[in-house]
Amino acid sequence: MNRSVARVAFDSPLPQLDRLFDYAIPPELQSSIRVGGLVKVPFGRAKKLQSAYVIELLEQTEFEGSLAEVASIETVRTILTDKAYRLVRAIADRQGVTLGDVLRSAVPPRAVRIDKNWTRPVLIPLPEPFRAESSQASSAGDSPERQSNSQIRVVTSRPNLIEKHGVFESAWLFDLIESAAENLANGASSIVCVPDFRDTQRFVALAHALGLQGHLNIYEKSATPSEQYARHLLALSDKPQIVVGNRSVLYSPVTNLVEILIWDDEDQSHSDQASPYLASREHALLRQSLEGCRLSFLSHTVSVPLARLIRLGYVIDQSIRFNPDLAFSESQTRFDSLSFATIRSGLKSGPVLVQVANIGIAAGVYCSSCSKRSQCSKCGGGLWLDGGNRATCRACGAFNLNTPCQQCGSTERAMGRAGAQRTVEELGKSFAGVRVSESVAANDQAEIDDSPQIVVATPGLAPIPKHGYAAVVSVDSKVFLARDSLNATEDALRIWANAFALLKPSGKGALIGVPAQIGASVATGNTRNIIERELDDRIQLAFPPATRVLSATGQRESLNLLKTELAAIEGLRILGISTLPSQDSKPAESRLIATFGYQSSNAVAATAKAVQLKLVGSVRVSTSGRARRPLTIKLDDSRVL
DNA sequence: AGCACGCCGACT
DNA sequence: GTCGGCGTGCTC
Repeated sequence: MNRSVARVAFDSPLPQLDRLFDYAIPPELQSSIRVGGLVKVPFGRAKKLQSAYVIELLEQTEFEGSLAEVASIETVRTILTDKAYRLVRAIADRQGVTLGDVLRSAVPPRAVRIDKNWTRPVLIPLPEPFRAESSQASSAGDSPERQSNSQIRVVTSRPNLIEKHGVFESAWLFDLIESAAENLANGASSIVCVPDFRDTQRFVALAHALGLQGHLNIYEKSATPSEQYARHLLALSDKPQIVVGNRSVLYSPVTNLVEILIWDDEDQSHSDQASPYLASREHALLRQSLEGCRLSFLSHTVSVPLARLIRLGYVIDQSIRFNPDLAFSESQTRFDSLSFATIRSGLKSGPVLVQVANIGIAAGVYCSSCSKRSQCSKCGGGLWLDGGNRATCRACGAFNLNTPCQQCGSTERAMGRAGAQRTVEELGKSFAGVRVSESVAANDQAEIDDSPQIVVATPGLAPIPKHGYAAVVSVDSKVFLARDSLNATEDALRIWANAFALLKPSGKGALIGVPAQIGASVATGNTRNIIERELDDRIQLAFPPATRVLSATGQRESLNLLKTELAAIEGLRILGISTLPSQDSKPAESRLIATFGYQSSNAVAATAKAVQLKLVGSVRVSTSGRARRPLTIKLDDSRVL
């Protein structure tokens, strides 16, 4: 067979280039060209040659004109496997973005030195407790459903730090690593996807403690370009491995992948803030449907989107009650008798965690004379007091050191609810002689010892004592429940569970200031009914995850075109077009928001791309003539509702 | 993107 | 008459 035509794709974000192009392969290159490799080709009127991925080799082209020739071969290595290409294509089609947009995240740029010097990785034996013949069914992997037809499951991990193999760690980390190790014992690879780098570090540390470090492929955001390319090649090798990292690991082209494990799917860090705006959960579901591997969602509470998929029968429910030892109070006082009693008794045996909602000194600033919430002089956003006692705008970050009250002109201010730093000061007074420290983003404590002390932390940033906390007290419950987002309740349950999971097995938790119904559900490990009610509400309102969301930002006329095109799609509901506050000297922009059913996904994504294509070149930077994207269309942006 | 083509105003 | 501004369109 004479494969003399190469069909290639370009790594370009431009909608007009999201097509495949055919090139003739000169005879001398025909024996070495490979699908999945990179070639250099002439393109358009550009003087420089362009890199392109070889997607397919053909005998002849359907292209009417005459073909240009492949100029050279950049690498014969298959760096974009057929599976990976199909996944990238599917993601682009689902999210209404271009292949190039997704390709950039999926394949790192070729690092020449790594590419040339790459050697096959050495296979090393598993440490004794994890070998196939002696491996016990793990806690997360011993259920019969594991062998059944459905390959997607939701597992809730037990609370507390526990001891296994002589190591203390969170139960969920053992669940993840044991599943992955069991797969290694069977000669297969897994992807472990966690929200952020701190989780990755804990997973890696545990792997070291268990002697599994030689089987890891770590995806860290801080990796240099050549490290990124090296881990890409390692994933492509036939070595059984555990690929671990944040949401970007889901692109890893792992050979012999049998299972994807996702920790805490509803954590905000699982949502992509850039194109293609795909959250880990949906990414993994899409990849699972293409590869047919197992997919396991682990968490302490079941997310609303997964509850929906369980209801639909698409996902197997292996969740259990999350039931640490805890009490609650309905108190309006931030530190009530329950919180003091829990802290005091905890301090008898070890460290105590106090979970708060905000960093800094005060969550809000108010006028002393008229009580109006102080506003930013630049943008009108609400002010708060940061760690340096500076009035700072929540919206734009500007300091407002002496801004008078908008209502009465007074410059006297009063503080609102205490942030982490003032909480530290307050607790220091109440518990004289006890060490009180703060752990928030800017002041991240990596490790603390097991001695009695109080740690004040915002969600997800608490340091982890070797044996766990003797007590965990979550104050500010009402703030978490009242957050201005669709999933405030769901998030609150998740945030609390993740904090109480840091208890040592004998530790006690307290949830302060919750409505009785929610408090009782949390204390009895019965939060699932709240999640189911949330799901009912979202279905009723036709909000995510019952529907998907489209948001588009751009100029009115572009939005009107989009609106017209979208109108034809059945089940799509336009929630409105609003004018955004104009920034600097840019022309005013507007935003359109719409919801649509999952069955309309293809139509909506295709329309989004078609409109982008139609508008190509319509908006250019007046001075340089450079084209700007006339519309920014996001499907499933988590922040718009 | 990157580059050329082409259709209008002010210039040796 | 034509030089060059940038709006338009195409790339196997």
